[in-house]
Amino acid sequence: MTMPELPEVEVTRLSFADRIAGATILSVTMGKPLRWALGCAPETLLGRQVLQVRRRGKYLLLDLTGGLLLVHLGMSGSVVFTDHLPALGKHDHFEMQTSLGTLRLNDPRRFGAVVYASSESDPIAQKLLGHLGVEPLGDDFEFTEFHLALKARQTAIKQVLLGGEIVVGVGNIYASEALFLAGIRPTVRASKISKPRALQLHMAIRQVLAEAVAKGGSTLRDFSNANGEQGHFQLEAMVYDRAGLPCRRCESPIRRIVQGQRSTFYCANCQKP
DNA sequence: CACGGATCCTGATGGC
DNA sequence: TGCCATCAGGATCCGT
Repeated sequence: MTMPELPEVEVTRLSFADRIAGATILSVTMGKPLRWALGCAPETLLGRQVLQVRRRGKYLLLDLTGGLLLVHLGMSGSVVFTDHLPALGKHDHFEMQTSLGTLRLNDPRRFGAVVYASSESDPIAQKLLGHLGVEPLGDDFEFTEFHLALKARQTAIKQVLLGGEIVVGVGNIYASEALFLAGIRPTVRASKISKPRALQLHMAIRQVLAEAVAKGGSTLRDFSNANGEQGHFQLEAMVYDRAGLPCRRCESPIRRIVQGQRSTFYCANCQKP
């Protein structure tokens, strides 16, 4: 299964944004219900143009004439945009034929969603996007502000990163990876992190995400972009999914713990409490 | 009100 | 075509 985090979503966006820009929507087909309803009659979309594709956190935003589509890949979703597609499969739950190709969302677990909003100020868009933290790869991700925000949180730093209210896009894989790079134990209370260590973390988050984007996204098993090309971050994970294996830096066994019902991986020697 | 837990879904995996 | 329990997880919702 794929676990799309920010890099996977960005890689997906880059793989079709230029090709779909300017396309006119010709038909819309829905499969089984996704996490949220589309929020409009499919016919509402016909005849509209796809102006551009942006990304906010883990959402793809397809700007249309007179509205936008928010596309989320959940944890098992993938998007393809191409001319020649086989008949709809059992896990294809959204398809949009356009004048420039067909966009299709395949999502076995249906945690993903395609939601229509009339604008970004539309209540549904506000509900999904309004609370999101800053973009980690943008200029808004400033260290001073980051450190200040950490100071206010009493939860374990891993949980705070996953929460997405301070900085978006850091999911379960990259949270473990970034904390390893920063040498910080995932269980440390965010408020207890010193300024120098917060700076390490700030840099680590940017580094690990930028590197994953550059390399085409991570692949646990089957992530591929909208052209069907696979990523290869998995070959380079320092701690994620390496429980019991020797740390790549010091050879101590990597530990696995559960935080918020999710696996966390860390090196007890390299990452200090 | 900040925090922690439950919840949605289905395929892969492993034990027997 | 063996069966069954467990696990994976993004993000919202809800209870404390």
